[in-house]
Amino acid sequence: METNEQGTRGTLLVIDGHSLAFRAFYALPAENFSAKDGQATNAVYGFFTMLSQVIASQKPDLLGVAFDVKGGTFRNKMLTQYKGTREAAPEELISQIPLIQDMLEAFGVTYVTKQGYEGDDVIATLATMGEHADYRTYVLSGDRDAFQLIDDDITVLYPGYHFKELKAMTPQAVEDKYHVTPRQYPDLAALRGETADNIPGVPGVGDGFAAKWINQYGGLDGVIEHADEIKGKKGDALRESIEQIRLNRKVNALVRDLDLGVDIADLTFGKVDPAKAEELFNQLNFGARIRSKLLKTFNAGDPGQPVAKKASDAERFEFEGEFDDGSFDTPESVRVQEPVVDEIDAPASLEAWAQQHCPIASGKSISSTTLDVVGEYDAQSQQCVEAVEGSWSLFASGSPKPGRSSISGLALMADGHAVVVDPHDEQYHMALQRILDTYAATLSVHGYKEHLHMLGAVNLRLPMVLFDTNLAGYLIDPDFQGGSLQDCADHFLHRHAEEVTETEQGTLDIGMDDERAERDRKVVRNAAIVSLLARTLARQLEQRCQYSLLRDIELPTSVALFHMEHTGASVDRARLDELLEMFTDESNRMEQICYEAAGHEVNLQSPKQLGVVLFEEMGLNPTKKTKRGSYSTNAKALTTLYATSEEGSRPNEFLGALLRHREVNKLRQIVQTLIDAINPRDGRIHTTFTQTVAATGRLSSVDPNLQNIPNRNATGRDIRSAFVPGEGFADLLSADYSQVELRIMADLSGDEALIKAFKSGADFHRYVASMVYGIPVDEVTPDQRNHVKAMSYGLAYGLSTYGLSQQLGIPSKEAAALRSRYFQTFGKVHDYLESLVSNARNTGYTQTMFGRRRYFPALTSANRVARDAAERGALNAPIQGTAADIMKIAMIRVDRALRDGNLNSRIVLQIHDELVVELAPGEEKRVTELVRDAMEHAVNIAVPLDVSTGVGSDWQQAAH
DNA sequence: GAGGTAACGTA
DNA sequence: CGTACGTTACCTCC
Repeated sequence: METNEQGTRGTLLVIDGHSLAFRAFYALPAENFSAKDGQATNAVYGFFTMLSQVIASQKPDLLGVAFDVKGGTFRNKMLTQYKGTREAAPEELISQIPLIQDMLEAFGVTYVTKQGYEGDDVIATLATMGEHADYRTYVLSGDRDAFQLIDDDITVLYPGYHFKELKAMTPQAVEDKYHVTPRQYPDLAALRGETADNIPGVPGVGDGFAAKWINQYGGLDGVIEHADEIKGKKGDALRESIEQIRLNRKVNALVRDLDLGVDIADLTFGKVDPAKAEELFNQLNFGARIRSKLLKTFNAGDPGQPVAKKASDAERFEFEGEFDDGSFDTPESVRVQEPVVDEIDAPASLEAWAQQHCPIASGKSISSTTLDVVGEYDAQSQQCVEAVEGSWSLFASGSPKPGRSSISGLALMADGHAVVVDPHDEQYHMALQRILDTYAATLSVHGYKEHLHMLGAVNLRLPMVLFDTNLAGYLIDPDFQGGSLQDCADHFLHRHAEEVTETEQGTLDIGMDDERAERDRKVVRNAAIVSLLARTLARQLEQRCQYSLLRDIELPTSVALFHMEHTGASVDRARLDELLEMFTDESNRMEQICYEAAGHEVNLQSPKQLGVVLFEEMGLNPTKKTKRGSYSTNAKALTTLYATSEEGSRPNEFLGALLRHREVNKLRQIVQTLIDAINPRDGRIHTTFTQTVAATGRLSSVDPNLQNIPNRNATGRDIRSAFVPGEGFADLLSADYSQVELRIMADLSGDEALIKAFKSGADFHRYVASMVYGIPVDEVTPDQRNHVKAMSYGLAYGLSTYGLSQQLGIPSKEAAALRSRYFQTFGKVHDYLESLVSNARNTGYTQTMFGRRRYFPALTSANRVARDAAERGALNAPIQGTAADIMKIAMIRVDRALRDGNLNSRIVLQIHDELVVELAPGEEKRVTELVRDAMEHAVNIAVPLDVSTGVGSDWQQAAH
């Protein structure tokens, strides 16, 4: 068997050259892509962008590209109208094919044609060659004729509406979609016909009937044989089409044994001819960006050419002394342990396997501790390396999307042994559940929350685990983006993991043993990688005394988030529809006013086109400078223009309507995404809270983002009225922290004046203003309160006096005076903020109250802009991060208290400092108190945490 | 088709 | 020349 250096089977990628070139040509406007001589280059450009992407993601060992060749094929002789309606490819495309082929040659990629045959036959032959040489073969083609090639070793990558979404067509995927085997697919195609190729099928017969007949009679021959038995119009039509069908079937059979004059060994690639590539790049007018992208991709295909270490990585190691840049050494020789894969043939043997291999938590287990009191960061409780060393791992593949999660594969690995369990085979569920209940406390996974969703799809519960490599990686380097196991293994182990290719998995088919074996091998391998990664990351966590962050904050937060995501937020569909109509109407009206004022139509959503109207046609003076070429047309710039334009003038009308259009169109868009996000199964919106994205420790919300629902002005706030309690629930409770970040600053700085301000119980900003200006509280003017409030909030962002003056519309001098007075009053706050930056400069990182770190290598950068930005980040991270830690603790407490108290109310949303709870009937009083208590006492600091709550029949009503 | 940018919503 | 996010729509690429 052919293997690569990782001990896995080699892969061959076969490309349908014409299909890719066609797609590229029609996707990209030809007028935007041309060489100096006028030669169109859009297809060349698109072809290589897409090919580059597929190579980067598939990482094939071998590559072959097939093309059609001029002149008829044997098919035309059989079927004269073959491809008759297909419009001849335009000259603009035809002329680019040789350029594509030249480029492939320059990149050292083999392309193949065969006179008298089609590209499809070449593809079929190449794929068959790959199969015989025992390569895992992928065929990239948008032509469904290729489906007949699919078997355990050959997969067709079929582009979807977006090219990027390649669907891996396996035997199972074909059966799920067409209800016939890949081998039978040409039979189905013959009956159905193929309009694109001008091949008529049986009139009135589509995929459904064709599949039904094929399954009934075993194949096309059987269908023809029993044609007399088929009743009705479709039977008549079938009988009349027999000759056509026979012909169709002959024509759509691909030739798999052509003599192509190439050997499998010729399909290696990656030896780029730099001179030839350079010449072609110049000829085609290709710019620097596409050049380097392509050179990188195609050079990477050469195993002899090591990928250069990134410059940024090199820079990170320049620092010396105490400065810790967050990087760490990993032995170059780390290897994934290849486990012994044990065969399981019954639930009892699965349980026996677990008893033999899975570790039982020791008496002094450090997992699943409850978080009763977290006030002090307990550096002593760090003992995770040993536990993780002895842990086992589990890896599930599937989709963790809340509300529509699924699971496709499952592997367990313990003690050097692995088993694969079909998660859809219900006879194993009881045994699996017992194993999870018994051994979760010693388990490592990658993505606990995601596993809760995937296992939950088949009603399996996963109790609190020992370790999560995704969360651990995030704690070690929160700036690292990329949550997949692959990314983490690359980043933390400097090696490549393997992903299980996602396909829509239905029930597993017996008789597809090899296909299943391939997928099984991947889940097993991933479980092994989790195991290795856990050991590496546990050492890092312990070194940094961060294990309690994982155990007491992040892992329990995952549980609370899982509950929230699973529950979803209930919305009033009718209300959303009503809002959508309102916003759409007004948006359209404003648009018309704009067109009239401008004298012509203009795309109001194009800053570029707006710039032309405003600054050229109307001759307005651009107020805001430009970042990159064009003049700014953002709301601030437009408002300034509006204010200075003559009332009633055309520009004035245009600007007024444009501003309103911006506002209302944005709201329309927000409402539309909410409507689109409603889950048809339960009518609720299930967001995903990402726990490992925000570098400060905050959560974020995606698909859709429910953390940016408008709240600042009345029009937008109305959208909140569409968030309502669901069926069987009475009201919504909203509970939010007041000025958490300032309170944290007061506590951490120990500033007596600020602490006193908070303890006073008076209007905080008014009180602070009175202290800053040295006047009685009741003499503070609204302006003074406002200025001081802006100053207070700006503190944690590293706001400059310039920024403050801009925000308040006051001279810089006044802003500077305010700042100086402020810091005179709250001297320790000033010192504290300074210390945050200087500590970070010394140690390389900042730390929250609970030990969450963030690294700032740019603090020592020679680039002033980068350095200043890092300083502001270092100022903000521990404050924003501590607030995030506190909210996480509060959420854990609320979620647990609700469950422990047998209450039906549940958290549905978190918006950084606010929780939204769906109140069950009769629970309002108890739950309000419970939530308030959990939030107020999440942590014990020198300043009381203040929580304000409100209850109402929708989110807007619950505001307080 | 893919990637970057401008704009704008939240805390 | 204020931190942290996510989404949409437009534009460029040659």
